[in-house]
Amino acid sequence: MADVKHFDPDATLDTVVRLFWRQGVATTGIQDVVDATGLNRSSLYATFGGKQELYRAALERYVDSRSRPVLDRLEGDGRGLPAIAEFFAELIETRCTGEYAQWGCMVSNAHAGAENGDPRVRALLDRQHQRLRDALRAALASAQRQHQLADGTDPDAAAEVLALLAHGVNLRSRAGADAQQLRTTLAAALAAVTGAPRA
Amino acid sequence: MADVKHFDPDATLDTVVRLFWRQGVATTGIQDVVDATGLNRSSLYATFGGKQELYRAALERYVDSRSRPVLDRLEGDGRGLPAIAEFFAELIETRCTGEYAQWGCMVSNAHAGAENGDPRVRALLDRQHQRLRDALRAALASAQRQHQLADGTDPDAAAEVLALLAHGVNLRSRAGADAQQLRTTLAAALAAVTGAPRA
DNA sequence: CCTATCTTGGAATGGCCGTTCCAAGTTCTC
DNA sequence: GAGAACTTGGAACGGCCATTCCAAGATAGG
Repeated sequence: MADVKHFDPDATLDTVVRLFWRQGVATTGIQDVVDATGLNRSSLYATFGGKQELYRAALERYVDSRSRPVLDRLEGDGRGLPAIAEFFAELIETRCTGEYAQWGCMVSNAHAGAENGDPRVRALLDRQHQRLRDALRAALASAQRQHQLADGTDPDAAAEVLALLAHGVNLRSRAGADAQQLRTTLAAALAAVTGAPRA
Repeated sequence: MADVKHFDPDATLDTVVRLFWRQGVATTGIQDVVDATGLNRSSLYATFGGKQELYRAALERYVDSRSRPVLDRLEGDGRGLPAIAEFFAELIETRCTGEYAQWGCMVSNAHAGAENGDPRVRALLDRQHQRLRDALRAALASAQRQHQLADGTDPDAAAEVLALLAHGVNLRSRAGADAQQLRTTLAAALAAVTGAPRA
């Protein structure tokens, strides 16, 4: 019939992502969403449901468009250490520029905040958490198969360490190291846990 | 005169700490504080000021009573690696039990959340962030002075890696590793970055 | 063109927010 | 024990919260 919206839901969701990303769910009002998107309350509720559902949709979109692709690429890359190095390089690059530098990672923020209360949100966060570990495990298994790890290095243990480090990079902290220091720091860490030859 | 309160402000603040710790500042109402402490609004406002000041006082108390002592001990411990190992052991022990296991670290939560908006809160967080790095740097410098580091290991770089790892441990994440796995993970990481002999 | 169906604008809803105010109660000084 | 200084209880405040409702507008089928 006449189910033609006067706006693009996808573009709107992108705007909403940025809003929740920056401010979290608790400190963002529907009025903020209305102002940012230029939409009417009715259209918002008719299209997305309530505030919590809107947040969930935004978080899902963030993950699908920004977090998961990087992990999928890591997991599918069979080169071993070069893949891991590239992953961390890209991680640092993105995390130190643009919105990430100011707002941190939306997933990490959500994990630390109250958005956590919603079980469906928590499930989404846990899933993403697990994806990171799986991708690193797979990459380190590849590395071992290609004899890139020092003898006696446990790839799974190394993956856990790297997962912890990746989470550290995701943290929003103004006093944090700049990109260059982060690069050398992580390069050192990567070399250490994989058993690269020492100077 | 007659400035005798009918309650213990310190005990009250402890209750408030737990409240803000668990829920963050945005999702905690003054009514929640009233209910949890049993106090009246008037007494709260007369004693602590508004909500934001109450949160700041609670965060400060959390840092002073829970975070800083551990770091001070690390910084003052001249033993080098044993001090660092003990620090991480204690970190894991506390982070995997009690309120920490469910609520994460209040400082990390604050860093990720909107409490961040208040410049005075952010200053407090940054100070604590810096304390961790300083303490680790001092401990690793001690380690190097006592020739506990492998040749070619840069103590400052190692400190940065360990700081990143410590932050990772602080994260609140249900899907995270259990205490035992965290212990072996961090033991491996510590050995790797300090250059312990390999298996 | 008429009508059924959906979207849109914008006001209205009840409830909770942080904060304030004031009368009543309590404690100390003189 | 009179009175000043302060705390306490509890109601009251305006404002913003998420959500709902309904009339007006737009779009399609027949």
